[in-house]
This record gives sequence, structure tokens and C-alpha cells, in this order.
Amino acid sequence: MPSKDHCWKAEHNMSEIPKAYEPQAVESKWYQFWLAQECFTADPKSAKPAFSMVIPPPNVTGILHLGHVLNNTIQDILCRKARMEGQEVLWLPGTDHAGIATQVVVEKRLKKEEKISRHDLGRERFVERVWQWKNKHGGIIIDQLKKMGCSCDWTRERFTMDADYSRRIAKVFVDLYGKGLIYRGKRMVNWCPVSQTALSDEEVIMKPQNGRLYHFKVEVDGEPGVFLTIATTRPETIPGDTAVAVNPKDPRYAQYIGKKVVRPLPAELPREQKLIPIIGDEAVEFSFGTGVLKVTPAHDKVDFEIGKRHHLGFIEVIGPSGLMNDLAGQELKGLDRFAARKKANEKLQELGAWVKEENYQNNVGFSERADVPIEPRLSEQWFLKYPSQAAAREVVSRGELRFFPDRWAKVYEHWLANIQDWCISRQLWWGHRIPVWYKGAEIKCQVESPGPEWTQDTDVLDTWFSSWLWPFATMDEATLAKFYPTTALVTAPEILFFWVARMIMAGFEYTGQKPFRDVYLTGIVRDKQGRKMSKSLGNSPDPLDLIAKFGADALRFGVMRSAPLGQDLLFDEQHVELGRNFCNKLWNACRYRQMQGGEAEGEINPALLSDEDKWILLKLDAAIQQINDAFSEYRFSEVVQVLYRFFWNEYCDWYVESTKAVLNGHDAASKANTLAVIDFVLSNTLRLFHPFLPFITEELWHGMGYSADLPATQGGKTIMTARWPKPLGQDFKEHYLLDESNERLVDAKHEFIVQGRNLRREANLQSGKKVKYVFKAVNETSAQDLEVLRLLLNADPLELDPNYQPPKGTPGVHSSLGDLFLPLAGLIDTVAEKARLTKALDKIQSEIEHINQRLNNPAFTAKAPPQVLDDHRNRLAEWQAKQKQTQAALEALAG
RNA sequence: GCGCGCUUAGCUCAGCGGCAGAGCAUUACCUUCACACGGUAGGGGUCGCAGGUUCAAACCCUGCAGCGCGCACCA
Repeated sequence: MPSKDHCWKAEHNMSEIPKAYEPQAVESKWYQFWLAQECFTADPKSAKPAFSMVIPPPNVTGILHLGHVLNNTIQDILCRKARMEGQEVLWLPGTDHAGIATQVVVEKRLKKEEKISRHDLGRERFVERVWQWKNKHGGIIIDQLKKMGCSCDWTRERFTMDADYSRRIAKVFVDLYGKGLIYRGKRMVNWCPVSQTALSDEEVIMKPQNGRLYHFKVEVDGEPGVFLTIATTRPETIPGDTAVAVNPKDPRYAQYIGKKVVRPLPAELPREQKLIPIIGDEAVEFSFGTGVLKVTPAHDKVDFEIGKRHHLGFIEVIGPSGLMNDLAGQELKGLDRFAARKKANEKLQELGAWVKEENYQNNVGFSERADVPIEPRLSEQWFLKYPSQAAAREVVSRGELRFFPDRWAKVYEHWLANIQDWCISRQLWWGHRIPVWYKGAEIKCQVESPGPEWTQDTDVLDTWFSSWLWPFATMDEATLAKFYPTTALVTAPEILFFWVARMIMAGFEYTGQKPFRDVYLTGIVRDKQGRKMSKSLGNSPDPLDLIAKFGADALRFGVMRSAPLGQDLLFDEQHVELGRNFCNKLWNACRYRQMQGGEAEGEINPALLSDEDKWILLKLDAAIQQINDAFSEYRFSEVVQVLYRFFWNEYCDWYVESTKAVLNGHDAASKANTLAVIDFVLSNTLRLFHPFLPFITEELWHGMGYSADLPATQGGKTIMTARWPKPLGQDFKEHYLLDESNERLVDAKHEFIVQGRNLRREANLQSGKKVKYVFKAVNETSAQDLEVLRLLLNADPLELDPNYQPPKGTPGVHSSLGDLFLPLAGLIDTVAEKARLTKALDKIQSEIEHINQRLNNPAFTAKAPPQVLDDHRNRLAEWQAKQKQTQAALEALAG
């Protein structure tokens, strides 16, 4: 171990155990230990069953944000639990090269630091500089994942630009080309004028915009004085119009089909060059705008299709960077497309063609990366017809590949049903260059260059074209044999189409199998007002700051506690604080145990078990069952909730408090037995918490000595391989004589104690002050039981008097164990107490009426199942007993 | 426009036919020898609205409203 263990002394010297848990030293110590012991390294030769996941590779330019924290904590939890269940676990990490993002980062840096552009360097030297940058800064997010405690197999870390991975991508391209699924064509694509590259449909975000709808008129050729009015949002594209279209069924305009109109722009052109045909096309809506559509085949997807149908000209008037070109005319040329819009509108006014303009809300596609409106643009690109579509659909529809939550299956299905070919080429320098070679008119598609006289295609592939191979291209043969298909995938729903769906298709196409069995889609992390985390809002806390302040375990716990399946996570630093508090509670519960000394994990003697001992063992059993059920359906927040309730409310609040009756006493055998129960419960608790809180549980596992007698591979070396708790089972329960009666009895005690404490509060007695109570017990009460009650009531003394006759005005409560009195007449605010009891009586009476109403309904008694009828009758009896007691208490007060 | 979710305590959410729940926040009291990063006890709800099915509805069905998301898109 690299640093000295100053946090916990094995010799149980309480003064040396800090009162509060201090995570920093503990976390770095154990992470180093796990790495040194190769605890995360997967062994393909292992005989254990395999459990595997691949990490959604974060961008190599990325830094850790809360989305990563959520996503990777979930993955780590699954891996750590799987290891404890005895599976051989592979969690394969890595990063992707993030074509556009990385290229932009390096370009900006060059510009800032050296005042040069990538063109100044040329392609080869620029790519070298990106590699330099990657080698220097690309590991940041990996280090951050380690800080979180992620148990990835770092010996298998992959990068999408690794040589062998890149080669695999090229081979896949060649294969798909050979199958005729990849083709090149001049199409209308989504062009990003900032990045100056084509984008796939998935990278375009539609956003509602407050724009203007401009109306202008054009004169019909040969019919002086006859004008058609056209509505458009983009007057700057008028110079690129090559037709005007109307619906052939539109009686207003059908007569003009075949005639021509005069396009107003560019104004300087001679009239003959501006004559464009009026065509009839069904795509034109009667009711939209004026019913007359200007057709700009080179700058609009729909117009492009119309242009092809009618063999129109394609006039490109906007260049790759979004600037108007020469064909746009002398007035617009050189202007940015938005400046040109304004200018074009002014020009229409000048020409007298302008009719009106109005506010108009429409949806405009934005480049996801650069956040500017994309420009539909005609260009030569590579496209892919998706392979293995049918297999990808069937595997989900047959339930062999499941989504959690399952509603994503419908979204997936819908996307696949309406799938469009994928534009896979990008006009970038950073990425996998397309393996296509040219010599004159000859083309070859192959991995290696056919020879020096051949030149390679200049485009690179979409980054997602590399990550869709991630689940198998990252693995060597032995690893594939053992760990593929992977067990689960955990990712954000935003990349369901980008990544998940494509991986499924690639999986079938290249391995003949699905790439994973379960897909868990996380929620989106938002701030507490429900807004998405964003840099510009500044509402995105740095997880590393949170780790420094509260500890990694606290961050993990806080995030997981508030992340229900299928819901977004509204992040608040308070959640992390709660996690910190929880760790501290766990720490102190263990500290309490350590302060008692004695043998660690002694044997439990069934004969010496108290009702409380049996109760906590039964609660542990129930918690384990609930936890395992919740885990099987990835309901993590429920797991956390159960653990929280079990440990804090059941174990700490009730059980630990009750043990003080024994541990402060003098019965050595009972003491030892209680300590054995405590150790049993704590050892199970630490193991149940380990996937969520890896660091503190490891520290306590060793500090408490629970690792001492175990084999190295089953918890002796690290809690990571300790056995995952199983429900206690029938044999265990029989051996230790555990049954429901223990549970009922202790529950009754708790109810009795709460009522007794409430009496104190009603009397305005300080909760810390010891007061005398009198207990009129129904049954025989053992000295130990009495001591538990005394302690938990903070009574001194607790008089046991079966024949007690309380003086008039003595407040008291009734329970199944007997009556409890607080003989302090005069200290009670009788008016307030009376009011409280009257209010309670009202409630009791309304409950009784409510139940009676039902029981008196013949239809109810005839049709309700007997069980329900019994429940109602029992409940009625309970309320009636309460009513009697409350009435008696009221009378006692009045007296 | 089509589709999918959500609407329960001040907040975040469980519950999905048979006594309306948790955590946080809040109120009062308490530095008691595991923990004030703590303890004890409270208060707080017409389960979005309107119909229907049922002995019984937060829960099932229908309609409506509001919020969110996805897909498509009309210039």
C-alpha cells in the first residue's frame, strides 16, 4: 500500500479513529491498491462466467461532466456487483477521436498561439499536430474516471485512431463497398458552413426560429400586368431559382403552367437570362403562403427533388463558407447569407417587386456541433445503405435485446422503420481517411494504396463510422471469444440513433450476433430548475470540485439516489452533501462497533439471540431480497433507497440503539453474541454498499477485520471479490429460529416507544432529560427487554407495575404491550393536551365511520375477497381500541 | 402533424385495484460516552381536470388541459 494507513487502527483504539470520515487519502490509497493488484484486469482464460461492457468512449477532447458521472457510476456499479457475484468482468475503456471537435480545438489553438491556420501547415503536418495535442491532453478524462473509482480494465484502453482499430474500419468500408452498400453521389446534404463539412441527418437539430415570411411578385411573361406573388423565407436564394412551381390542381394558377416569369434577381442580368418556367408539381401546397413556390434546386432538399423531376438547372449561389458567390449577382456577391437576405429584401423593394413581409415561425436545422443554421448544399459525398437492418429490428422486437426503460424500444423501432442512407464522408483532416484511390478515371477501394501513382480520397469518415464497431473491434480474438457479445451497454438516450442502433447493425453484419444484451438508457442531468447543463448557463458543476469537497463515494451516492429509471436527474449539490453525510454515518456505525472491542465476526449462538437480533436479521434478509429484485431490472435508485432505509432507519436508529442495553451491561456471553450479530450485519451491509461506495467500504472492510479470515479471492484481499450477499434462506432462518413473530413483537416495541417519546414531547419535557415512566405490562417482561425499553425511552427509572392505578390527569398511552404512563401531572398543558386528544378522536371516529360504511355495504361483503374483509374487520377493531383508550385519556385529563 | 412520456406533500420522486408513502426542506426540543455530516417528536395531500368500469380507483378505460421529449415538415 503506497500511503500509510492513518485512517483506521486495527487495535481498536477509538481515540485514533477520526470522528468524521475523511475521503481524500482513503480514495487515492485504495485506487492505487486496486491498480497494483490488477483487480480490474479481465482474464479471458478464466473459468468464471463472463460479464462485459464497453464504455461509451468519451471524446478525447472531453472533460468529465455530470452526465459522465451518472453514466460511468452505473457501469461501475454493474461491474463491481458482477465481480462479487463471481463473474469474470471486463469493462473495456477508451476514447474516440471526435473528428470535428478535436480538429476545431487544435485549429483554435494554432490560431491563438501561432497565428496560423491548418492550411498554413498542410494536411500532414496538421494531423501531426493533432496527435501531439492528443498525446499531451487526451488523457484528462481517463484520469478523471479513475478519480471516480471506475474499475475499467485500463490494460485494454483503446482509441478509435489506434492503428489496428483504424485498419479494421478501413476493412469494413472496403467490405461494404464491395457489397454495394456504400456509394458516392452528388446529393443534397446538410452542410455546416462553419466546420465546412457535410453532416449526417442525425447531427442536425431542428430549432424553432422567429423568422420573416417575405412576399414578392413576379410578372408572367407575355401577359403584362399579370403577377404571381411568391412567399419565401429566403429571398437571398432568388438568384438561384430556376423555376416557379404551382400545384397543377390549383384553379388559381393551373392556367400559367408552361409559361414563364421574370426572376427579379440578380437585377443586372438581361431579362432573357432571368426567364424561368412555371411548372406544375403536386408537392406544392395550395394553402401555404400564396400557393406559388419558388424553386431553388441547389439550395433546398424539396426543391432539389422537384428540380430533378422537371430537369431544371441547378444554380449554386452560396459558397461553402456561407458567403454568396458571383452567381448571386453584384449586389449580393461576397455577403454572408444572412446579410444577403436583408439586402435581397431591400433590392426587391427598390425594384417594386416587394409586396409585404410578416413575422413567421419556422423550424430551421442547426449544426449540432457549431450551432449555426445548416445550409442544404449539393455536393459529392459517400453514403451508406445500412446493413443488417432486419436483424437489428428483429432482435429487439423478439425481446432478445432489451432496452431499459423499455419505451426506448419503440423509438428505436420507429427510427429503423424510417431509416435514410447515412452520409459518412466528412470534409475534415482529422479522422479515418476514406480507403478509395484514384488514378485518372480509375477508382479502387482497398485498404492499402495500390501504388505511388494513385491518390487517396481526401475525405475522412464520420466519427460514428468508427464507434459503431466499438463493441468488437476493441477486442482481440481471445477476448472476443470470452467476452463477446457484451452483457450490457449504459449510455445516454441522445445517442440511441448515432451509436446504439448502428452498433447493433454492425454487430450483426460483422459478428453475426447482437453486440450486447441489455441497453440501459440514463436520464439527462439537469440543474435543479430542470434546465439542461450547459457551459453558457454556467450551471454545470465540475465533478472534480465535488469530489474534492465531498468525496467520490458521496458524489456517486448522491447521483444514484436521485436518478430513477427513465427519469431525468435534477442535480443539486445537496444530493452530494447527503451522500457525504451518509458515508459519515456508515463510518461512525463502524466506529461504534470498533469501540466495543472483542473478537471480529464471532460465531452467532442461536440460543442467545434477542428479539432485536432476530428482527435486524430478518430486516437484512428482506433488504437483500428487495435489492436483488431491483438490480435485476436496473432500478438503481430503488436499491439505494432500500439500502438507505435499512442501514439508517432499521439498523442505526433501532437496532444499534437497542444493543446499547446489552453492550453497556455485564453479561459477557450476550455481549459477544450481540457483537457477532453486529459484525454479521455490517459485513453484509458493506458488501451491499460496495458497488455504490467502493472506497469507504474497502477501507472499512479492512479496518473492521472482515477480510482477515477469508481466502484472497473471496474478500481476503479486497472487498471487490467478497461474496455478494444472498437472501438468508430457509435453513438459516430455521437454525437461528427467525420467524415473523420476532418481527411483530419488535415492531410493537417500536410503536410503544414512539408513543412513549411522544408523551414526553406533549409534556414539553426536553428529549435529553431522563424522566420516570410507569409501565403497566400485559405480559411477563424480561429484565433485558425492560432495559431496552428504558434506554430507548430515555427513562430513569422505568417502573414495571402491572397493578399501577394512575392518578387522575396522568398522561398515558395504550399499546399491545400494555399501558405506559408519564406520572407528571401538573407539568402537562392540559388545554393543549385536550385539544390534541380531541383532534385525534375526530380522526379515529372518521376512520371508524369509513370502515363501517364499507362493511355495511352488502355488495362489499358479498363480493370482496375474504382476506380484504378480514383486514377491514381487524382494522375496525384496532381503531375501536384506540378510540376507547383516547376517550379514557380525555376523561382522565378532565378529572 | 404523428408518436412517446410525465402531472401524487413546499421540492424531487416511489406507489399502478383493497389503511396515501420516502428523502429533502420545514417546526419544536436536545451538545446523551458512534455520528450536530447527529438524535427525538411533529405538522403538511380533493393523487392535473371531467366522465366511465368496479363492492372498491392515485392505480384500469375514454376525453380534455398543461409540461417535456422524439420523428416528420410548408416554401
